[in-house]
Amino acid sequence: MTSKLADIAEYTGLSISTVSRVVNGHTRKYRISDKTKDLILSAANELNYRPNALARGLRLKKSHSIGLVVPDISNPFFAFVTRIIQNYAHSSGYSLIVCNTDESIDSEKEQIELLLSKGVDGFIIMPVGIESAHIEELLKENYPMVLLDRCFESLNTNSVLVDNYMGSYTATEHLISLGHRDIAIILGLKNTYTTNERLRGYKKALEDHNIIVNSNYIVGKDYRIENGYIETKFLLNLETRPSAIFTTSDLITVGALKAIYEENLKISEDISIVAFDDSEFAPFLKSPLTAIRQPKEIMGEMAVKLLLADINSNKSDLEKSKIVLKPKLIIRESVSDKRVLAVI
Amino acid sequence: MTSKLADIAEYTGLSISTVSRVVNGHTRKYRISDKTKDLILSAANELNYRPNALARGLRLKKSHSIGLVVPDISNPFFAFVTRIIQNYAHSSGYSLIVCNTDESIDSEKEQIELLLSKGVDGFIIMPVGIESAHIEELLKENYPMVLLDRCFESLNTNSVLVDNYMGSYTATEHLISLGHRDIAIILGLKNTYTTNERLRGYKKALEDHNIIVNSNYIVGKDYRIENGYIETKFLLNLETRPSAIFTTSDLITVGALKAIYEENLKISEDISIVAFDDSEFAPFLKSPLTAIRQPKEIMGEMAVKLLLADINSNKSDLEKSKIVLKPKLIIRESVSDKRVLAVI
DNA sequence: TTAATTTGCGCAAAGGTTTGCACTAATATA
DNA sequence: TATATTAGTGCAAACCTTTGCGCAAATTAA
Repeated sequence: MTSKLADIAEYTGLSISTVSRVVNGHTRKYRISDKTKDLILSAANELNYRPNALARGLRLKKSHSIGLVVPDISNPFFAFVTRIIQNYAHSSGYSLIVCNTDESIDSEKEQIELLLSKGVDGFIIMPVGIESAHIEELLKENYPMVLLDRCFESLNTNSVLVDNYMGSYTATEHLISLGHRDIAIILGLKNTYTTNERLRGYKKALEDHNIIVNSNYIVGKDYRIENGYIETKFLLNLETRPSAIFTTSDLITVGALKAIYEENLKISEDISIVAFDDSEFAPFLKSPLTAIRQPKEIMGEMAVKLLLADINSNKSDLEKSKIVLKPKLIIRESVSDKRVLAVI
Repeated sequence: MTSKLADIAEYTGLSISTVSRVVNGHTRKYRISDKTKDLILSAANELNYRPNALARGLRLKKSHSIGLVVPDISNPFFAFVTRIIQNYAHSSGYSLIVCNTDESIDSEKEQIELLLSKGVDGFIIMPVGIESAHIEELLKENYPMVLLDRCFESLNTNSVLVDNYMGSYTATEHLISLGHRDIAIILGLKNTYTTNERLRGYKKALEDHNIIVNSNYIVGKDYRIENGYIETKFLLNLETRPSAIFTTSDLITVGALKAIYEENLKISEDISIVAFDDSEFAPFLKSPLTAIRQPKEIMGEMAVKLLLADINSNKSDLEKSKIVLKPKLIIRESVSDKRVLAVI
């Protein structure tokens, strides 16, 4: 059976105050004698004392837990980042309350409200992104928070991001450099910062190489496998089929692969692919995937580091950090070199 | 700014008790007049009232959160199950505190202790499995709990499992049926229920077909990619190389693939593979993977359902449910048919 | 020996909720 | 008219901690 401070106090004949101070290691500050300290400590051990975090949190207005809100924890990218965050948070003395929004803005609002109720000391949010009022609220109340992977242009928040524009530009330019001109992009959730940036990079790369952007080639509306599948089907059945597709997430890629093989096409030979997000499986696919790799470890660690700094700062200093990480193009074999054909 | 019951009481001129009863919907039971109710509700709205879950939890001895302890949340299998659990728990009014143990038994003990401190109403644990005393403790104290994916033979707990023995037997027999006789297995964490069961299924299948088990072919010690890589390297360099490898987890499989391609071998042609755990990417691999698929959705949902039942039961009834789900063999192309060669 | 200081610890309030019990005013019953 | 019910609220304790302040005993200084 677990006991409380009062039990130890009774057992040792000392007061609750003294017991509290000892179990919290404040013996120096309050000048508790070594004798008393040892007595209490062994009693605590004997009686199997376990602090009640609820009571402590109530009194201290500090719960030592942080709220993580993530769009889809089964997405490999988010799953990995979550693990990093959990590890790092734990080793800093914080627990993680994990909330999955399934990319629903209503769910996001509700979950944040819930986390607020639970008295989390701060938030790491990978927002859905189509609405920001509730986030702004948090900001106004000075809740420690960092936005991860996605942010809002209009909001001055702590955030750690990947340079989506550059990643997208690089991927697109890679295709162009290999002779592709009919390049499609399958986007994730509409009207979000991330999607906008990725689209911007794609368009800019095309423009910089004097390729006219074809609006038929810009498709997609969310990050699920189905979206990748449907849009790829659509693209493959266009009268002028693109020679390359840029899939902007892990799961979209899976859907695209499914559609491509269903149509009995060969990757690279018949259709080229570049993916945003590099999977563990990418090197071993039928056609090893050329992909944009995001620095996941760093993203997770950085987010926690920033959040802890925010939690431990006094609220008055308004310095927010916006950290932008560089993604990296990993070249494998899913893109054909069309220049060769031209030359020969 | 968020307010508390006392603020609403002051604002409306009513007592804290009444406010509490109204915001909790106990107006019938306590016969609060509609007038009072409306007054309080609109005041609550106006003052932006948010219940303090810490205080409530303290008073009620109920936190409406459940502790999830998982070995590695970045493993696709666990990530997926976690998502299901989170969704289902949330829709039942519970939050999830997620703890990652990285397969460390010490971490597991520590995290459980932490969750106990936080006053979780119950546990869903995917235990490391090499030690059970701390779990037994929980059981003795009648904490609501369900073990997921892995259990202990010696402990009578709620648990939802996959029939590892059968999955393993099926996989092995599939290989045998296609003419393989030199079959290796790469196991996960040693001395755990899951590993023991998988090994047992493997051995039994061999024995049932009069194939002598070769201890050189039984390798592996944990679930990481590195383990898969190292052990596969080892197997491939044996003087009598196995013709097939049974990899017992997603991540082990990734490691195995890496090793195989590094040795410039072709899957199926040079070496066959069957995997435990079916990945989204499995169909699109260079050699589409024949795999044992676990019913992940059901596992997650069932675990929550069992836990909630346990939480809501009175502690005296000791009925524990042990639910064993059947895995399924998904045949693709990573196994060669050696019978054909023999016949021709 | 007396006064001043230090040592070692306890009192009690505070943090926000919930709920059994009691209390007042209004209404119904006799 | 006097009494019993009922409707509608409030009091205060309890959940478990933490911590500013204060107090007695022990020690030191004068």
